Amino acid sequence: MRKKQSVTIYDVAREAGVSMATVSRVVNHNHNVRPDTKEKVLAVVKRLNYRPNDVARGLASKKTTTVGVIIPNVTNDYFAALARGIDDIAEMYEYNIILTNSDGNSQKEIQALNTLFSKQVDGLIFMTNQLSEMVRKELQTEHLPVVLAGSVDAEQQLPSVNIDYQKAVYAQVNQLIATGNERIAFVADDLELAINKSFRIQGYRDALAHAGIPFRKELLIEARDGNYQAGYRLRHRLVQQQATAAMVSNDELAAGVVNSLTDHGIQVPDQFEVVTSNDTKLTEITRPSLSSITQPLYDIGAVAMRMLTKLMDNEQLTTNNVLLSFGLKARQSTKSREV
Amino acid sequence: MRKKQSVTIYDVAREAGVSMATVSRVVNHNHNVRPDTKEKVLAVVKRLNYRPNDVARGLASKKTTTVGVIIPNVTNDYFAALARGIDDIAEMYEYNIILTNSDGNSQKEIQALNTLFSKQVDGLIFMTNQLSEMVRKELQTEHLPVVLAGSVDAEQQLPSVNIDYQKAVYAQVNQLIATGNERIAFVADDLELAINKSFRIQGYRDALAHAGIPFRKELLIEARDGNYQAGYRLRHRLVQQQATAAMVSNDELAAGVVNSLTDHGIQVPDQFEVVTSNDTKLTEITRPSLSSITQPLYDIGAVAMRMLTKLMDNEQLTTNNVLLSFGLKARQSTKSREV
DNA sequence: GTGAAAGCGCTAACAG
DNA sequence: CTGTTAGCGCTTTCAC
Repeated sequence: MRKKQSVTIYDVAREAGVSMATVSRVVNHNHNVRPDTKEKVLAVVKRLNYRPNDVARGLASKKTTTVGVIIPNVTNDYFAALARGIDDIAEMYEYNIILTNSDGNSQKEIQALNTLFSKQVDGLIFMTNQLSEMVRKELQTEHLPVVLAGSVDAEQQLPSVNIDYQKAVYAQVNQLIATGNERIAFVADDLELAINKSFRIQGYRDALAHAGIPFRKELLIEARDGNYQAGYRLRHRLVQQQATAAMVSNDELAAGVVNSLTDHGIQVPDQFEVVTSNDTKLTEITRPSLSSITQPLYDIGAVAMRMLTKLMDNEQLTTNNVLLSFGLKARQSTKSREV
Repeated sequence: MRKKQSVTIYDVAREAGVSMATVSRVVNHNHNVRPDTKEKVLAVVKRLNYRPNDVARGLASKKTTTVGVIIPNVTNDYFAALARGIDDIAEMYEYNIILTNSDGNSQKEIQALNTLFSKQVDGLIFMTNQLSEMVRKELQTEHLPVVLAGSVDAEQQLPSVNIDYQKAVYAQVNQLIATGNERIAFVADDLELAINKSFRIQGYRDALAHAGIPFRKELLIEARDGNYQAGYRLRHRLVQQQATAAMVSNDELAAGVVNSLTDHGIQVPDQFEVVTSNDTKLTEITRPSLSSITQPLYDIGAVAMRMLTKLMDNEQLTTNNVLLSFGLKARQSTKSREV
């Protein structure tokens, strides 16, 4: 066993001629220490290059100052943007983040939760496409602060930060209707996900209903996967359904749709309009660029983490389910450039 | 202080009628336990829903089974891809990852290192654009296993996983020369970074020299920043230098260059060829898509993590500085579609 | 304002 | 194969 820790609080105490308790106090910025004692200790701390051992601290205090972050995939721009917000705020409050990729697979999520519990994290930020019952149960039995970021909880039980997906899609689809589209496809990787089924599709239907356009099930298109390639493969089905526009639930998918259409001679937006949902950097990069619902990605993560710090301090949350505001940004993939 | 841990190893021992040591043994899969004793303990573990406290374990064993990962920015597709490889292998070896964003800022890197040291991580994966002397010193004084991923150490002292950037650029620039380009710009966010200065630019110069094309300093173009917008702003300088092609050191930058050129009527690749370096998903998404050096991003992270597990187990590394193989992928941003 | 002492929950010799 | 016994390095009452 390699000896990692050379200088301990005990060494500092001895060298400074005080007790461990006193060293602990100055290291923890406790007020009840006489200024000169404090300086004396600090001098020794510096001379010995003492660095407190957080593991021992954690065991004694039952706080690890680390929070678990479960993310479907860091490689996904949407979630990565949230993760950045989370980490920045965590750092601000002196927490560290243990990041775990789950692929949105509830088995892996549960697995991750358990190791995180073992690690005694002080709290949890949970990102997922779908909160499974098993996960919810796991979360409830362990009495640990949790907040969902960019992830809906149909039951609204857990604290969360999102935008109003239903209203956002409603507004966006309205735009599509305004430019004359009647056969508007709704495209998602998985239609059964709560965020789609209970929110986005509702918004989509609301917009159609509002315009008196009949809802057609055939226009709900499922890609099975959320990446660029999956989107690229959707052209046939879109054409087959004679859709003239698509509301896509994720940017990579939308990029695939646009490129596939364009590559095969279908002009976007003239012959086909497409709008997307996540406002990641991809939206600016594609050509035509993607008109999109805009959402404060970084802030969703940041606010979630801020809420978590409050929960960890046993403070009361003013709002349990925060909805940050969204917008609509018209880019080149739609006809109506003005919003 | 909320009491987090209800059932401890002591409770299990008492209930099972054995000693703590025995419980510890079965929980740690130690062989020296009689099968029936083991089952008896396991039954109690299950009944009481006992879960070992990793913090206590860490204090007693001096191993936390967590490694620190320093990343410039999770939001960067290149590093995010490595991070995914790192996390997967870490999970495979039962380690967790503490992820910290540094923005490639050495102040933040040092800050991060210190908190990671305090947390008693068992090892470190370091990703950075430039290994500063301060950081190197910090890394050396703390005698902790470290491996660099997708990050060069000019001194070749620290274990690392990369591709041969110099050869890759050499090969890629050769392609550009083969299609008749003589004024080839080299574009990077920061020309002084070791990876650019000591490797990529060398490869660039090698290729020029090999073809008897004089090197011109004016064709070394610095974007100051590595994002899409920065790339977009480069068009003027490229045109001003009468460049007919550009070897770009990062994909977002390259996407910006291509879009800016295209948006302003300069045809890519007919009037201007561009190649990029990182092989992120962006390369397929832009139109024209980006010809690029290909590199096994996920594997760079995965191999780095695998090396780290060996170091943490005090095993010897067969190679200290691993170079994974690269390739060249011709897409739409270059004339020569075949390689 | 400071010290003494008792753990936090677990691992790791060392016996037996 | 199993139990005993020290700690690991720090925080936290509780006295003084």
